[in-house]
Amino acid sequence: MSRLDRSLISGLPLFQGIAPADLDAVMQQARSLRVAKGDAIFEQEGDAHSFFLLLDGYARVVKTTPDGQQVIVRYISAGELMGIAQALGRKTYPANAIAVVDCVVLAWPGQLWAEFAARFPSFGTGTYNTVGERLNDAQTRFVEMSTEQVEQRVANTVLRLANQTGRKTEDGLLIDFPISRQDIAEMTGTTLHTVSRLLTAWEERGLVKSGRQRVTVVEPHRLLLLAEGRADKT
Amino acid sequence: MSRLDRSLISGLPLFQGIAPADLDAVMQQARSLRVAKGDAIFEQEGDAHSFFLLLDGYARVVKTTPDGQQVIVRYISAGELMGIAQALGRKTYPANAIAVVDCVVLAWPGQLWAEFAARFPSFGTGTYNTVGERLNDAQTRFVEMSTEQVEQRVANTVLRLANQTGRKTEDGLLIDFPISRQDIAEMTGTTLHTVSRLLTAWEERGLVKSGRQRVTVVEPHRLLLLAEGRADKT
DNA sequence: CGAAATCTTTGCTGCCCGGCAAGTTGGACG
DNA sequence: CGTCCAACTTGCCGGGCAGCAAAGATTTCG
Repeated sequence: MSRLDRSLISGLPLFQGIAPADLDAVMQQARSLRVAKGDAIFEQEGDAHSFFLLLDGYARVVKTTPDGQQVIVRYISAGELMGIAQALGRKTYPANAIAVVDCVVLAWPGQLWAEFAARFPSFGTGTYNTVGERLNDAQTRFVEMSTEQVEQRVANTVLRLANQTGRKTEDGLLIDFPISRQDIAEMTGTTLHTVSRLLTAWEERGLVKSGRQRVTVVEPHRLLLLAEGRADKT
Repeated sequence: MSRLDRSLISGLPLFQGIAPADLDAVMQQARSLRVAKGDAIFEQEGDAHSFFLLLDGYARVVKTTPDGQQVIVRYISAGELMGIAQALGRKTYPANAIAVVDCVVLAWPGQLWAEFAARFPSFGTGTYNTVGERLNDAQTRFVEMSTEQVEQRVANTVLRLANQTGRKTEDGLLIDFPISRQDIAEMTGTTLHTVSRLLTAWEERGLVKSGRQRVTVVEPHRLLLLAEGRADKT
């Protein structure tokens, strides 16, 4: 356990302005977990015993409906908190969290959340800012679902992923983790067939390049025009 | 201003366990507003100078898209906080809030929120529980939009409204404020035409009674079956 | 009390996109 | 290096629901 050094978290905005000694105390109470690609970090309806910080990798937050359909609520990148049910007075996790690649995660017992928030005000406000962004994000996507056609929604989603996690390559912005047509479909409320058709159409027009579990945005600007519904039929 | 008595808020869960003297102090810093039906309480993108408590009436939270389409994010009932941008570190309101009937609202300057939360822990946690519910709600509706057909979504929405604000009448549960077909359409991502067709179909089957800006749920149980997608073609 | 404004109903047309089916490709793994 | 499987592509069909149009019902207001 002594391997958990404060340098793992000292660079994160969430922990800015906290004294090194306090950071050490925080780290001493953390467990570190390796989660293999495809495994769950926490589970929907499960007792919210802990909250988590994703140190490395990417995770996917998924809701499953009673009849077994899956909806991807969001992707989590390294440095973000997840499973913060306690901060919102919840007793259970609202969704599943799945490692998209091999991940490293820190976990703290749930009751520590209130203690951290009280001792380190910036930690509390930082968390709530994150919650605010997620609420905003959820509502934005609800508005999109209500008002936009499938092509615009998929374009918006691909652009968001590329901007959040994109890695510069010679072709353009590559989404940094494996993502299938099915995954994109589950984020946008459509089917993998339709996503596949859209991506090939876009590829023919030079907007993106894509392959097996891989999407690269080549022309963000023109894709954005599409996302905004101003169809240029080039 | 001395008319603002603490009894206006002393019954609310949010203010439980706060000493009467403190409640008086809280009330002294509040402004009370009457808002006429149809008028705005705060506006999307507007500077978030205040946060609000709806004392009486109902309000509708609406997002407007760049091209002018409207989406109803939620309805607020008496006793609920609204416009709590400060609690989430936002500088502007994320949506419009419109009085659905004549309303009475208390307003406090935004910077007081942090002060209240610090002085009255139950106020802080109460707010965040509300935020948690709203986040959960937003995600639930996103999942519904992704996975359900229009009829199920409308059924779910009508049931939610009836359960949250329903008033018992001899016919059944009456939604307590004026709500048009257009409003329901803007909550469910469909058109007023489709909502109208659904309501007439349901009325023929005895599930609801409805009229101009009025909806009564007659048979919640059978409507729930519909909402869950188990079509009984009675 | 009459007329305008708003809300609602209903028919018709058409098309977006989901569902199905079948074939192809690319990686993983022994 | 060959086999297997998951991921992807593509054509076809049809239904759910939006869009348009027009008439009917209810409320409001001069």
